[in-house]
Amino acid sequence: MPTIIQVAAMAGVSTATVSRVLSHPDRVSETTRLRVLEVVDSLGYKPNVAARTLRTLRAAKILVTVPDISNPFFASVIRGAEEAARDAGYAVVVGDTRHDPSIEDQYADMLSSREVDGLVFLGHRLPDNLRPMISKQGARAPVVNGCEYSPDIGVPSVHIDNAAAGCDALEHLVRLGHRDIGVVTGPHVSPISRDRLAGAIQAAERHGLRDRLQVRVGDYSAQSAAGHVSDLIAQGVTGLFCFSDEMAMGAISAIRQAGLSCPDDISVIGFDDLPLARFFQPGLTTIAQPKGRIGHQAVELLVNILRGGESLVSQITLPHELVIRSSTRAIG
Amino acid sequence: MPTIIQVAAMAGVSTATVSRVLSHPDRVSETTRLRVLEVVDSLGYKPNVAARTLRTLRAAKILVTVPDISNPFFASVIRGAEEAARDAGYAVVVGDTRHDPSIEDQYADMLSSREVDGLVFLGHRLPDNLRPMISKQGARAPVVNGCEYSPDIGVPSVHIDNAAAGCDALEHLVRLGHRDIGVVTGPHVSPISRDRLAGAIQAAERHGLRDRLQVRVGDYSAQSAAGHVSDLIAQGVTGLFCFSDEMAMGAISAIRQAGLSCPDDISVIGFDDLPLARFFQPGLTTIAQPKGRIGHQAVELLVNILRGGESLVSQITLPHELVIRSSTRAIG
DNA sequence: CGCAACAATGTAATCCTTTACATCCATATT
DNA sequence: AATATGGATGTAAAGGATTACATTGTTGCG
Repeated sequence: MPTIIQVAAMAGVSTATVSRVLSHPDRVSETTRLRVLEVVDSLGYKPNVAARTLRTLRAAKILVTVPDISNPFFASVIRGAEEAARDAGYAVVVGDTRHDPSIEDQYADMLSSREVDGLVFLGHRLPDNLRPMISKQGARAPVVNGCEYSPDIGVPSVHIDNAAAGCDALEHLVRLGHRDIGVVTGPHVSPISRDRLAGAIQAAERHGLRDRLQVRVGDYSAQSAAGHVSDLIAQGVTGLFCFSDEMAMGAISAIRQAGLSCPDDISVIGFDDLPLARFFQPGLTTIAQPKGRIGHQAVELLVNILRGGESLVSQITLPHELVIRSSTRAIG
Repeated sequence: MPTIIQVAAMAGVSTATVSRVLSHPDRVSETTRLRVLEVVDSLGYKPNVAARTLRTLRAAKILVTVPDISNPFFASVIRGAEEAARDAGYAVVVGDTRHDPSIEDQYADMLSSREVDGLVFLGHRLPDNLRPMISKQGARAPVVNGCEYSPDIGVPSVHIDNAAAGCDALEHLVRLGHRDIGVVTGPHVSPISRDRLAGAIQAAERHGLRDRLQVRVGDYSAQSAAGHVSDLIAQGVTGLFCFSDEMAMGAISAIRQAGLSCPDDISVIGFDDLPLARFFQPGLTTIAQPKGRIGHQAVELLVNILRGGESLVSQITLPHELVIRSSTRAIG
């Protein structure tokens, strides 16, 4: 592997000039620039990134951690993040934490060891070993939270208004005439799940349906929702609001297995608007999140911090949208 | 940020000793080890990875590129890769190339610049700028191909026997009595698509159905398959083999929109066995690929190369499996 | 014609860690 | 008691790029 020294020797210039040709072309005369570039090409020289990082204190890499990479929702967020990162000259390191705090910590260490310049974490838990950094550097710490958001951890974040979204979903079911409504939430530790539930409860109260609301706890997986279905059917539920499309699909599958039909017997509304939601049968009514934009903006926020930007915008709320397809229908 | 020098000074030892405490604890006396570790803790010292990489020529990072990260199939492969990487002491950098050769090249450069130690690429195209490296280093080049596989590019790879799988799928439809069978392939440039098609055609020939086989080209996306459905219906097809579950779902959705039913009128078989396949309605009959294992083994192969292992196993074929659910049915 | 100003390039320090080699000291061996 | 052995630690040289500062050479102006 050629080094800058060999390039310099072969081009008959100093290493400084070679470096300048590559990073500040305008500070070098055209003739030498061309000559150097020719040597660079012929040798196939590529600067050693470790050496550069060591010298410049910049790894040009951003870490994005997700609790579950096989969740299509996160895949879309990552894609947005990756795009924004590439535009800003950063590569993305993806960490799949599998909801495991020790793996989260492991990845967070990459920040402390300067393997990456910043972190976007898509989950609700701020890794413990980042606490000191956050409390020391405050909003200038290169850490951004995506999707979820916890006001208490003091980290900028990008998300939708989950309470409003929860409210919208429930309102939609009520508007269709449903009175006995079931809700399958995410885990209680998830702030966005709590927000959605709060929104849903508030809407239910507004219509005097608080007492008839059947709330069950899921974990965003299809299985977890399917498991609650027979119980909810027994309770006479006609409308069901699941906090993820996967759970909605699981629930619909279970409804069918119970010999009932969605939407004829039970209307189901999901959350996220996964790419497959429209191809599911029945087409899934759902709350669409701007997945790509969430990732995109989270990275932009982070890059801003890394550039020492003063912005200090700490919370970005993006719009959600109720997408009505055929898994919900007026009662009767 | 503390450096090793400060730790050394504060612990009253040389930097060499600190380094040894962290990387070769057994070569240091217990008393000094404890003393150093105490200082490391109190200062929150984390070795600078760039400096270490520069010195050791090891980035401890593996690059995995995918043509489309929002494809759940790849997400599962990545997860397997990530797991194997972490076990071997590597982090995974994920690159989403969006089928764009220039982005592929961009990521491949990370190998040349030693930002990463190795590359697993999940696609069929070997980035151009890797050619020289491959032809120079041959099988010792730290590059592995996952899922797809091109015998000509001379890179070790991990995949299933796609021809056999294509054959299995078609045999299944024939066994159910279907005679007019449609196939929606992937792009022609994709070797795995060609293999599956070859397998399917071979099976059709065996049953004297070659001429009745209706072949259409898709791009693995739901939309692309949906677009072919009305035409295939017009051709009187009763069985449809799609080269991805997403296409199968798109096709089923289109079949329904055309007023027909799957599986009553048309049986559909997919490929991949995505996590959602069993929750789809009807439950998707499909060829299951060992997604996680593919990623896992690809990384293991790569790590083996990185460790200078002599293995030189160049092609690993993993087993696939026909999973029968309810989207296929005997003709009737 | 002489000097200021500036453009182009070179010199060498620096980023932080790892590790080959040197040194020291204590224990074991004869 | 003298020496060999080996364990613990220190010294200092990489590793490859960037960049402040120094130097050289040109151009322009009075």
